[in-house]
Amino acid sequence: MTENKKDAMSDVNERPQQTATPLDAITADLVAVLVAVTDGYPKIMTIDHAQALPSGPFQFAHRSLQMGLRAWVEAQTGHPLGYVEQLYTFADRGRTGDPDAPHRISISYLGLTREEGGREGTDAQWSSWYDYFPWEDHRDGSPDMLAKIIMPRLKDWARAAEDPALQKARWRRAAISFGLDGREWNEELALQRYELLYEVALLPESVRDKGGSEPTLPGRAMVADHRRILATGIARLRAKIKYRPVVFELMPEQFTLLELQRSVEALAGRLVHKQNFRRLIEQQELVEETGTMAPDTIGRPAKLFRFRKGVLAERAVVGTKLPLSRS
Amino acid sequence: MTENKKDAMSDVNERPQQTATPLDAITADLVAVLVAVTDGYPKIMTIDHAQALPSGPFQFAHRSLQMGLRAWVEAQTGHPLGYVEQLYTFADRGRTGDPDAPHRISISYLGLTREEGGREGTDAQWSSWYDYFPWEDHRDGSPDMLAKIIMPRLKDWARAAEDPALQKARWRRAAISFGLDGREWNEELALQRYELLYEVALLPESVRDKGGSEPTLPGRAMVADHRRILATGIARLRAKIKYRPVVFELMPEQFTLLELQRSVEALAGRLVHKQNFRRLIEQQELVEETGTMAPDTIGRPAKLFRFRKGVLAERAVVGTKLPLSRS
DNA sequence: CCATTTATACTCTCCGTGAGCATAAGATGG
DNA sequence: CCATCTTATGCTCACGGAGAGTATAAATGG
Repeated sequence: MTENKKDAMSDVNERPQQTATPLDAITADLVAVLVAVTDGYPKIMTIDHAQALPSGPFQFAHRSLQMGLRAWVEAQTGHPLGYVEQLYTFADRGRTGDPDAPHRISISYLGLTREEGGREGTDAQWSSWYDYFPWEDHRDGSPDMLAKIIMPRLKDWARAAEDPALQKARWRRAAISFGLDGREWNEELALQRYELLYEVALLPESVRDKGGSEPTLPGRAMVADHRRILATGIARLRAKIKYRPVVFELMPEQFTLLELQRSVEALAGRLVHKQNFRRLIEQQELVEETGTMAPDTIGRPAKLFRFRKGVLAERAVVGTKLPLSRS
Repeated sequence: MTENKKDAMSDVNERPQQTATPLDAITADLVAVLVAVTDGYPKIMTIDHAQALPSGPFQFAHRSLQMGLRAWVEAQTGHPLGYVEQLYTFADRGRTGDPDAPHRISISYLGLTREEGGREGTDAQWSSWYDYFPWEDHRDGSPDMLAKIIMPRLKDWARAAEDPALQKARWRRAAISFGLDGREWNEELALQRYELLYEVALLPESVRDKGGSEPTLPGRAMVADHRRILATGIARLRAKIKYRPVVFELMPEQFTLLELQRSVEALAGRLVHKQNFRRLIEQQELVEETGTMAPDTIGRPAKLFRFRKGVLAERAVVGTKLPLSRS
């Protein structure tokens, strides 16, 4: 076996262009979408006046990608990194604001924690992710800007195509992404929506990267392609909370079922049927009562819960389900 | 806005260690898990005597990661790359067979195509993925090796832990991954199973990377961490066929429903309830009749189908469902 | 005592899904 | 022509999950 492998390895090296030349050396940035939920809002950790995600180059000293990421996040924000999962690796040129940039890839991760006491001296801060994606919060109904600004401009864009078939395809795509034309809003399509808006040049980034000067949408932009990475994280997390018990990582030690529900709603950007939510949580045996009641409540006091120990072990396999209501 | 961004950018550069030094330059390999289904088997494209996946370094000339990948795959195998999606980015040292290796990351992709006429002169060939993962094919029932070899050795491993709690946790993990102790086999856990076997040192790779000399399992190994990447691809594809219509990419222009079913079964490594399968396929309007019948059939002749045009456009959003039977 | 707010318990209905039965439409061999 | 084999196709049934609504309990502040 060992011989075979050696064989194969040397074969590989014999392939003329297979070996990387110094020219092909690149730098890889590690980027973190670090999420917490506080006061009913999904927050992300930002640096540089809330315009960038924690990030830094993957260095020789780092033993692994994750270790490197942890090092950077802790250095820049003082916040420890808990649960982490890889998101995506980006490398398209032209998304950095500089079209002639050399190869630089971004390996992005999603991290989940609890917001803790801020650190002084750093420029790190938590910001609601809806500051960057105001059209993504549907908890109080569809945001006005959707119908008033986004939809008309998408319509213009669709109509601007010459080919009628292309017009149709464009509108179709817009309608699916944004739940127009009577279609349902799908909170998991956050990335598709962002990409569409970028293409249609409704975002400051579009203008930065590709020129043009159309008025852009409300919603904060970020450095390089960080807002795209954030959108990727949001989409991933919204999908994941539905089939894997990851909300845990975002909750305090003890919590009421309503608090848990509010966290889920904050992430999903839409409301949940309360009774069904509780039914699901209970029948999946994800939580157990602590025996105490929540203090300082209005209305009937709520039991406090904690997550069952076993759940963490099963995380890789067990599913969670969430009753996202339609209305 | 532009000013703000400049601000932020220079801020970033002022952070002392933020800038990458030449030392931090790395090389990135692009690796493809290129899948086709032929003769009832899921095949992957391999090179180097079926011991490596098509791959090569991301070079300065490549305009994007995907373009680079396409270039390498076509150069090495002569086979064009169709549908492609990113899998994962690996970078752990110690998985390459050389513990002192410098930083080298692998950005892996899953590609789907149809097997076409082989090219001469290359070392490229299609191999069934079950050559590498014989324990993953459950179409004729659970493979013998599972009960006869894997299960006892996992039991030994669990018992080898000192702490009784750890023993339990180990066995639990093994049982979940492999569907032991009356649990159900879950075909999507291909990666977890591979990782477990690697940890337990039942694979040639384990021995290569970490020493030891226990007898290893049947099943072909690969160069570096390519078998792990393959496992990642299998797991991803098995999960994806259930909620997204990607089987298309693997089918010929026209096909019978049974052929479609056989392809799905080949990928999933388990059987499907025929009538329910057809019901699902039809009610989702993924296919349409061509009007012709399949030639050269045994038994009652089957209608030929093709995929509906629209489906490709909707691929990003529409779901597919598959009735994987339990028995 | 009443209005308000939240917690909880049930119920009802619809539909997706697993599973099995039955029948149709060809081929083949006696 | 019939029996049999093989695959295609149609239909029914039962169970369980999920969405949605109703009703009741337990606290607080006027």
